[in-house]
Amino acid sequence: MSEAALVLICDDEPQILRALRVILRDAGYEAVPAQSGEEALDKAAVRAPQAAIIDLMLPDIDGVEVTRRLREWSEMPIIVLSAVGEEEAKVRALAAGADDYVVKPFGPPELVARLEAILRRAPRDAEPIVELDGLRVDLAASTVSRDGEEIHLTPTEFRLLRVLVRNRGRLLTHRILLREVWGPAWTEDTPTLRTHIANLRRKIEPAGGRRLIRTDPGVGYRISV
Amino acid sequence: MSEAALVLICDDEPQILRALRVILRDAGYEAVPAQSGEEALDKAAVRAPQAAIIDLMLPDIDGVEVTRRLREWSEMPIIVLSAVGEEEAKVRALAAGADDYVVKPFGPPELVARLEAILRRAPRDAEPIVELDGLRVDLAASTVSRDGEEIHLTPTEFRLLRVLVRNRGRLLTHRILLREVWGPAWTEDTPTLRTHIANLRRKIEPAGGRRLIRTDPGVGYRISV
DNA sequence: CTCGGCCGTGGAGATTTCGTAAAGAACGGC
DNA sequence: GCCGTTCTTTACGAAATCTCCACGGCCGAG
Repeated sequence: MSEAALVLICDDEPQILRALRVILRDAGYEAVPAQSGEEALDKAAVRAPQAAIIDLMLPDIDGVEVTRRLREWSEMPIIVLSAVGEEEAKVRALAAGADDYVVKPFGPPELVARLEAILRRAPRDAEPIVELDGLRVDLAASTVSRDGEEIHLTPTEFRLLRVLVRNRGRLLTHRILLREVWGPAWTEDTPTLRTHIANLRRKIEPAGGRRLIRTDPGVGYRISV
Repeated sequence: MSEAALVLICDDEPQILRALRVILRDAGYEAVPAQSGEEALDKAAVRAPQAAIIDLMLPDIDGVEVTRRLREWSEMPIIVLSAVGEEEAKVRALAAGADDYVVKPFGPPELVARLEAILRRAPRDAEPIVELDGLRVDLAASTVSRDGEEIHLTPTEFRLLRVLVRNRGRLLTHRILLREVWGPAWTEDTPTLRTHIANLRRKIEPAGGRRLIRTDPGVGYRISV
């Protein structure tokens, strides 16, 4: 699962979106495009990109607001795009939690350089490789294996496992898991959570019927230490 | 990973209490209301809020005294509310251990800003692991164990144990236990409380017939220190 | 001594919640 | 435009949990 890093891009002009996509692909990243603020927030929650590039001028909710709402639950690096003359909005975006800004028009090298700068700066705290009952989880590399055999997880399954492993031993409520994996707007949908837990178990639990992920009925789940 | 932080609010005017509640809810906090100093001290003990907002002018014991009594056992951040002209009381409250004060009338943003400032300053008191007569209770992880053996509790049993442990040594009435575990609408059903206390005892008390949870007949229960 | 109140205990029934499978929908790749 | 992967939704049997009830013991009042 060591794929290209995902970068959310958000602009209402399809032309710019396409340009950004090409720039990023050439630099080795995969773009997640969004044409509106709402769409950007949705995709940020669902795809969990490693960074976001957001235009300040958007049709529905502006870039400052998108930044603010992202910061409510995510630490991901954010670059805002501003046109000349949007000085004030730029300042507000930085205050709302943006990490950097780029003034349009910009050259591809400049954008890529700034993106890589903030990705480097992002703590990316050295996350250790965790071993739980024969299961190896490498949070930095996003890989999971048992007995040397790599196990393929879908993006959602991996995000779920990551939250559980980072808090191993601790009981996590349905609400917390839903918020951490699907984003803050999604804290009710327990059936979906149940399904993904079931799929995850089928893939990662040892053969002997032992449970690695334990259920606390009516409350949530936890992973054994 | 953070559920809504609890904030104790204490004022004798229901109107202000309601206003505070709305302000806090909009800012993402859950309010624990109290209309008197005594009630504030009770609820602070039982609910373990992360911060407190206390009016200086109260019907029974004044805000300064409430601050002092809270500080006897808790480090929680405290903001006092003072009317203009209560300069002297304000100073005494700060001396008694309050962290900040806000003069009425105040704007919601100001209050929220000060609250978040002191919450940042006092980063989340990690709830300690409590050990009682060989029983380990980890309130943060929601786990209970004895002799290294993990003990499985149902959600209700754990909520009950949590209230007892947070108030260890203190007598808790049936009414208080029912309110804290089952909610404010459920303060009559002592038979159910008895059943759950019995189930809890069976699971957590040591083998030698020693009682960890003590009964005060006609009044309530307490857990031994 | 008897009675009434309160408590501890065990168990039965009902309700809620869970696990799993399978079908339908969204998305991207080719 | 078709296909494979992934995610969501739905349905149903199984399991866990909660509530309620009945019985017996203890203790103090009368």
